[in-house]
Amino acid sequence: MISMQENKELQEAIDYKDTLNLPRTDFPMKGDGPRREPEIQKFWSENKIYEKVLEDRKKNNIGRFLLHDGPPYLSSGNIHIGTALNKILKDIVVKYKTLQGYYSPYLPGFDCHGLPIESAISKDKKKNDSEQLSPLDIRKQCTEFVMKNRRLQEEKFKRLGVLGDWTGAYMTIYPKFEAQQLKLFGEMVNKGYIYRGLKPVYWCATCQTALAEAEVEYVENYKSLSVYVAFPVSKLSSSAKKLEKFNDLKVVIWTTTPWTLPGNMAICLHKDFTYVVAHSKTFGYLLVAEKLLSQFNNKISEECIISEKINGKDLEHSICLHPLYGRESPIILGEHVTLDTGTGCVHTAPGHGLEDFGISQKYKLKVLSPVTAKGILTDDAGAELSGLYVHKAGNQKVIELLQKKGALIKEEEYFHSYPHCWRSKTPIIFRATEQWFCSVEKFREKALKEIDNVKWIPEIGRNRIYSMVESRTDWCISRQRVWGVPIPAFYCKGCNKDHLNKQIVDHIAKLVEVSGTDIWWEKDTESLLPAGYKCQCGSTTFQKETDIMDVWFDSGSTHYSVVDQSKDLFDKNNQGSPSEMYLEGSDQHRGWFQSSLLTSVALKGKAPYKSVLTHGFVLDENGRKMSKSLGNVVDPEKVINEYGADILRLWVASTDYSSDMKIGQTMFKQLSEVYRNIRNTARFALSNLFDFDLKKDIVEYQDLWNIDKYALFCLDEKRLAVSDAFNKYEFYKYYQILQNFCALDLSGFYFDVVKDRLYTAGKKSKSRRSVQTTISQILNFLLEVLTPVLPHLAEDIWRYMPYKINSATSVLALRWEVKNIGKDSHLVNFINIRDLANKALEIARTDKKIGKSLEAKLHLYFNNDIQQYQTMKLFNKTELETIFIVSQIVIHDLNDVYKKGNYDEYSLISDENCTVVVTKADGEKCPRCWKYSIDIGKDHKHKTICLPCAKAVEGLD
RNA sequence: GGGCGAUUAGCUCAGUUGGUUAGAGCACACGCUUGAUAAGCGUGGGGUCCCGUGUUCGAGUCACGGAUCGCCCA
Repeated sequence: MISMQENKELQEAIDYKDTLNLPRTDFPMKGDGPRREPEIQKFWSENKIYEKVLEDRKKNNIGRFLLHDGPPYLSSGNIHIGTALNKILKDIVVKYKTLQGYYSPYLPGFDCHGLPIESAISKDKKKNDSEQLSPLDIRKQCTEFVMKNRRLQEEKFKRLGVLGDWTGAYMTIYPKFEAQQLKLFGEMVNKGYIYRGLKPVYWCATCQTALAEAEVEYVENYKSLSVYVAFPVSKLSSSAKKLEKFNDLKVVIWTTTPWTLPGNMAICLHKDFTYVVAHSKTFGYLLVAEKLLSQFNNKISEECIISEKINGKDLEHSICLHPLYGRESPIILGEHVTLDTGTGCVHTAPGHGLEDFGISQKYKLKVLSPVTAKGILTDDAGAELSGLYVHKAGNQKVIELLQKKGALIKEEEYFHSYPHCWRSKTPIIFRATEQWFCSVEKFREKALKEIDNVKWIPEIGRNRIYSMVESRTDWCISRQRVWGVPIPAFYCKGCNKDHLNKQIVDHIAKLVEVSGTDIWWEKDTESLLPAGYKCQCGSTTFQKETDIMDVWFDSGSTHYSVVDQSKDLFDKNNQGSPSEMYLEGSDQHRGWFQSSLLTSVALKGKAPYKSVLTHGFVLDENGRKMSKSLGNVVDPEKVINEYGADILRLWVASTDYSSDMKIGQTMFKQLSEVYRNIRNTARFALSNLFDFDLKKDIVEYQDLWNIDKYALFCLDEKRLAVSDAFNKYEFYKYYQILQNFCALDLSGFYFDVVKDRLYTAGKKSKSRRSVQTTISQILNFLLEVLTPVLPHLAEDIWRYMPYKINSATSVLALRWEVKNIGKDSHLVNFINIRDLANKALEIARTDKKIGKSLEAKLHLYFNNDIQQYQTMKLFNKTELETIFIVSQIVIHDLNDVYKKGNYDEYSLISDENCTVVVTKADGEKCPRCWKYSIDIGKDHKHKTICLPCAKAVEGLD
């Protein structure tokens, strides 16, 4: 039973609760991204927010910032987490630059040609029917495949919150694009950068076609015939003169493909290996690597005697003679020589192997490949070998001839894994064919110089691409495929001369611009040529090239075929490329960054980008590569369905992309917590501004409470730090700052301290408006910094704003403004005193002396830190009480020293500077503000509440 | 096999030119609050700074070697 009196008091407390200014908002605590984000995105697209903001920035900007989109590959309709990361990073940059006031359009693109797509189609076909598809059939199916994937990918990118000109997005199969690509190619032809040369490829003699790496299967335990062959030395280099004493010295090579010996052009040694001259009773003086000699002895069942040693590098430029033809075969040096098997002297046939080809370019060796498309040796291999199939009779005959010449040291069967054609299942051969190359040599120096004019983020990217460009050989742009842009060359049927020149290319480009590249396969050769075109030999009949361009040439041309052509969109000053930024994964140092650089330097003499930002790869939670077989693949779609796009975007911002990044459930749970804290911090701000009018209620800086000035001072620091992080693209720093700001500065301190003032002070009182003024600044800041990374959250907040900052319909139209908030630098950090006080209060709480800190009174003694004492003195008493959230506080004079027993203390704690004593708060608990006070009942009208509350209720404070 | 990079708390990150006892937030544990309430506050536990050797009075930091992971290449 409660008494009448108690009942009356209870009723009064309830009545007084109605006089409080408790927070009000409909802004939901939960983001519910999976459900609500699509709705926000619909709002953006229906109201053409991207277009409108861009239009505004076009008229009124602080400069252009063009982030040119590298086109993702359309081999699938799904997107990887890595692609999602890439798009989100781009979107963060574009949104940030736009907020700053840059004209920053984003035109997405899609990469459509290339082998993986063509393979996907052929594989699919292979299952259904075995009939050969015509090039046009394949191209038609590829087109459908690509268009479907584009639609799917586009939807997924949009769902990430990525805004841009999706309807205008470029595709590398658009006739307009292909035509421009061809024009760029034509310019390179015109400058003499494109030439025809030989290069070895995987070749299937059964299908009579070149194979890509992906079309090759390795068969284990394939039986080859391996041979040890002696090459007589005819001339020693000057550094190898000490070997002159050995008559009849021979270098011994080992190979598992005897049929490639007719193509031998050199013998490759390793510069760091030691070689020995070993004497064999049967074969005389032989040169082999020291570490392989015992193995070699076993093979020939003999103990050769070491007569001399020499370093590999000293043998460079010595000359051997080919045992079959007697032609010169020089000794060269290469890093690919190993000591696993053989002799450490590697038979080098540039026409029959990629490694051999690479090293032969360095030594400018001739490429010889005397093998037909059917795998038959030609006359160039000599009369005795001509007409033989390489894998069978060819091999046998070569061995037989070597035997005859006395060059065969040993022959044996050798089992190893050997590449086979995935379709015919027959062993492949390496065969050099005529292909088109871009001579990087001719503009390498310029390209290297340009690399140093680009800002690489992180800086290490510069070294990566520099060393690649520095050491790269000429760019083979031919592909023996049909899904791509044709190389528009012709061959005279009369004299077999090749025709590739600007006139032809420009002509084809015009045709392609109207009809697309299908026209190359649709029309007969003569109708593709300019009218009246003739060969010098007088012939007018030609054959058209069947090779297409390397797909890297497609995307590598976008600086010209997209950026330069879209002057209306990209640049009102007609400056076209270079773009301000390219942003891709670090694998693109070899890919897009390089192909773009090469074509741009070739065409324009300058890099296509001013800055290049690269990010690492996404790994699973344990730092492992994601793979289907490990079952550790993180699907961005699933993440979005479970957590929403903002969480994924927050992950992107939270992690340091300069190296590899980890992702997994632990992180998503953590990110959700951080998101929740940020969201609720914003919610607190919104809910306490429900009656705040930015125009009428704002309090001048000099009239703010000290603690509010302090909050603005912190805010200013955060603003600087966040800008710095964004400008350096260090988003993980932004994330740390944001998180600390929301959790520590706001939630943990300022909002906590300011709560009682907001709720209990008079509704229109200066003290409450002072907080609201400060919180509105904080909320504006949050809106600005949240927008690039968490646009859905920012838009959500924008909708629930109790006042309008401007008339914009979307938060995305905001501009970051340079704020001019006054600073009170004399407000030094007093947080450590508060920490000490909290510890003291916690002791009292653990001892069950207090619950709420308002039940306590604090006594502060300063021993020797005068500065802290003076800081405390800057605040008035009421303000100090709110800062420590206690009912009373006493700052003792500097010469006062606490003596135990001075009060009936609950707890006590000291550090070297300060002693905090906690005692029971004086007076009674005010039922309205819950603060303890000795002046309850002193107001004649409101007898049950404290004086400040009485004033507040009457609106007199 | 070669080139480049990464490695600090369960997770994400700080850690100045080498200089006290390596710091934050989140997570975790315990407590408080019930006027931010499917929220909020406080306190606390938690580290072989990947390993080893060296330089130095002193190393998370510098040098060398190695491990694991990743990217590119062969």
